[in-house]
Amino acid sequence: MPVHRFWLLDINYEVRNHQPEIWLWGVSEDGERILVIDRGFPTYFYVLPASGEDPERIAERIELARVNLPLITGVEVVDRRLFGKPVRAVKVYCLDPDLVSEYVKSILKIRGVDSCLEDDIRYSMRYMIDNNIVPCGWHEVEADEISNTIGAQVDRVLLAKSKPKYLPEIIKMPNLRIMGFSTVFYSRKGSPKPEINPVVVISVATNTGEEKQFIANSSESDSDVIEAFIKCVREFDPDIIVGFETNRRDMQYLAVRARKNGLTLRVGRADAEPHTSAYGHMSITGRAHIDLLDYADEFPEVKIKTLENIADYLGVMKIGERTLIEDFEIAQYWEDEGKRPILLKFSMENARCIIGVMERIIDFAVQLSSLVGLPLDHVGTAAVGFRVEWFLIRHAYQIGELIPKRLERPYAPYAGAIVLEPKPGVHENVAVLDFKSMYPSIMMAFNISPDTYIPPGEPEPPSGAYVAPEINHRFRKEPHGFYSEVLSKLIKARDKVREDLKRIDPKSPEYRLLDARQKAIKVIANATYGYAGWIGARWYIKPVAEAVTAWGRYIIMSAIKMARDLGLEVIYGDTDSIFVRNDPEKIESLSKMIWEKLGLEIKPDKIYVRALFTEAKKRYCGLMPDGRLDMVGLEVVRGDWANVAKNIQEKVLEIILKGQSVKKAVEYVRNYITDLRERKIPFKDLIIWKTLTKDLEEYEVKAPHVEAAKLLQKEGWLLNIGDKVGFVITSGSGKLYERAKPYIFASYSDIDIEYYVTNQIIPAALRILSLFNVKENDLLPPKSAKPQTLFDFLGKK
DNA sequence: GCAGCCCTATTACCT
DNA sequence: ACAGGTAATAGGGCTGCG
Repeated sequence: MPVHRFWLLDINYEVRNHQPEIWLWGVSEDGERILVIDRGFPTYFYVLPASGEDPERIAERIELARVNLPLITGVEVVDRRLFGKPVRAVKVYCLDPDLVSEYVKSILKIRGVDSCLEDDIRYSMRYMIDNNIVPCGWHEVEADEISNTIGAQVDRVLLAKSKPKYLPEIIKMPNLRIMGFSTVFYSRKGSPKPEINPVVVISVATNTGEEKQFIANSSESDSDVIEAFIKCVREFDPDIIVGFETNRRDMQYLAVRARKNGLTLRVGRADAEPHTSAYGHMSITGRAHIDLLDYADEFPEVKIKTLENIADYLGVMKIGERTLIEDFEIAQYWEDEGKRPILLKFSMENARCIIGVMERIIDFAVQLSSLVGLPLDHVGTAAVGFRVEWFLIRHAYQIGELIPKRLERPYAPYAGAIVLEPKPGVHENVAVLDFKSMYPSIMMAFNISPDTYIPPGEPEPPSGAYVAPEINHRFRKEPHGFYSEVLSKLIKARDKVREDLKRIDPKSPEYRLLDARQKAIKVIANATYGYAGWIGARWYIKPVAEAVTAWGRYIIMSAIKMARDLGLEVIYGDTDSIFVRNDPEKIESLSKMIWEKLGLEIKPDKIYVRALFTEAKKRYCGLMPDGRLDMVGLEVVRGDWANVAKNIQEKVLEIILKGQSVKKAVEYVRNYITDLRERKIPFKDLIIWKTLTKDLEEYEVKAPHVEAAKLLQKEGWLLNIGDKVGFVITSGSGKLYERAKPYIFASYSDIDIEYYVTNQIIPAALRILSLFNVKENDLLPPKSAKPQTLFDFLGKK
């Protein structure tokens, strides 16, 4: 029997005449694209007997019910665990995975049945979990080639004769063909609507350096563009198809446009259009469709998540070297034959950026996919909680733990971490001591887990219990809990990868992959506490989250006391960090003492040459040895302040912390205000960006960004939850929300400059300078220097 | 009618 | 649609004031 080795790119299943087949889309070692079909996998779910009911009797009743449920193929009683407690369950095998929910409904009516479990696990996920098949991993399968009757776009179709076997030791990636694309939709005014507005440009770039552009002949017909694009995809036959905002926008848009033109957007390897899949992802059978926007959250420094900003941040293409056209300008560039080439250039650059950003993300995406077990095209779209959960589910299967149902629960807040009151002012030589992965360490050290929790009234086991401070939740010391096991597995894996990294050439592809792997592991380990406190978690038990933070508070308070007892001055602290005057010897003793008494690691994370603390918590700035400023929480790092405020604050911090001159800082602010009043500051620096967090009608109060959004909507712009609204404050009378205008509708002469002076620049500067007794009046340039225009005057009245 | 106060809604940050 | 703790602004209601 021939053995085939392949890397798993995508998975789906098909059901014909109630017979399911798993389709595994892969790339073989020698670069062939293959489809492995596996017909031999049963679907199943569990039935839990009501308390006091005999599972054998339940199994018999289900057997009897098979007359009416002909697709049930078998019933067996099995031993499993649920939240660590042994349970005997009835495992019911069923032929057609698409009929499971129907069958569950019938079985729930059988006497003595309490509930069903794992009927909510998709067949393709079930297949991977039970057979330890790993997306983006190499596998070996015994299989025979069969004829490609389904017309799949692959080199070979194989019928599996064995279950594929995962080969964890192979970490290299096959050479994948990646295609990036970027679209231009044309609408004369407002957001383009797929029902009426055509796609006029599609630009394509590939990781092999090919570039293509399809341009509509007229604004009326886009069938040629779409047809050419489909042909292009089929010819290049990408493994990964990637774009920006494609889940929400392009895929559906193109599918609708295709239909309008009597076409089908047949871009998959099987005969189908893109279709909506889990987590709002648009799936393309046989390929991995990746929307780079899904990875934007990995870069919190990028406040406005546009392709150009992300490409700029990652060094793919600097903003300054780019052709940039904003959405509201597209129509005029398309309409004007003279300007159209600029639009085409812009679109092509977008496609290049997409490929460039993809190349910087792919390693992480691949590692995350193989770590948590979600297919490459799904893992980016899945929220953090679901990524953690799929990792847990794989582990649960291995230890015979049943997967609990996702329940609707009311929000139940609990106490979190401690934040110290900072000592305001400038401090020299400050060390920041951090606990190493505090919450995961706590969960492991005190065995905190849903399955080790001892509810009040239950006796303590002979092996003893850990009791959380303040709240007194108890957790049995033995055996190891679910979370504890998962976390130590993760941490051991990460330590091993980091050990391997030391022996590898940092420039090799292998190094990049392993580095991405250790990052993926870190992300999942660090998110586990948050998952445990999430009411949507399958493995949620409130005391678990509550106990973790309680121990966290106890530990940091103990550490602070020890530091003080050692004579270390504690300047500030937040959750798992303490800021002390840098005294390496004492810090060393403290670190030792904490390890001995608390069993946790703490070490200096960074040293500030000088640091400035405001009166407020979570807002400070440190000067690092290399001269850079570490600005935390202040306006300068916030996305919802105008650049004028952020620029000023950064400059003030620099002058204060490096130059140590309050006078120079004050002078700088005054000059800046003068420049602004003379309109020497770019218009763009006056835009304030705020996110819409709900539908416009849902807002209870009038707010500037909401009113600006309504103006945009009135002009035909579609706004979604999560969109950022860029607005400016214009002069006139009334509330701010009456004077906020979308920046695309305003010009410099509309601007209320004094708003920016009083409500942006002055507060941002005073946040720092008030520590040195500087007052608002000190920052305002002398009245004579202010050229009052008639307009300003009228605006004030 | 409005200044001053306080509370709430809203957003974005920190760890 | 991973957690709680926190700062900050703008809006809005209320009080008191010739």
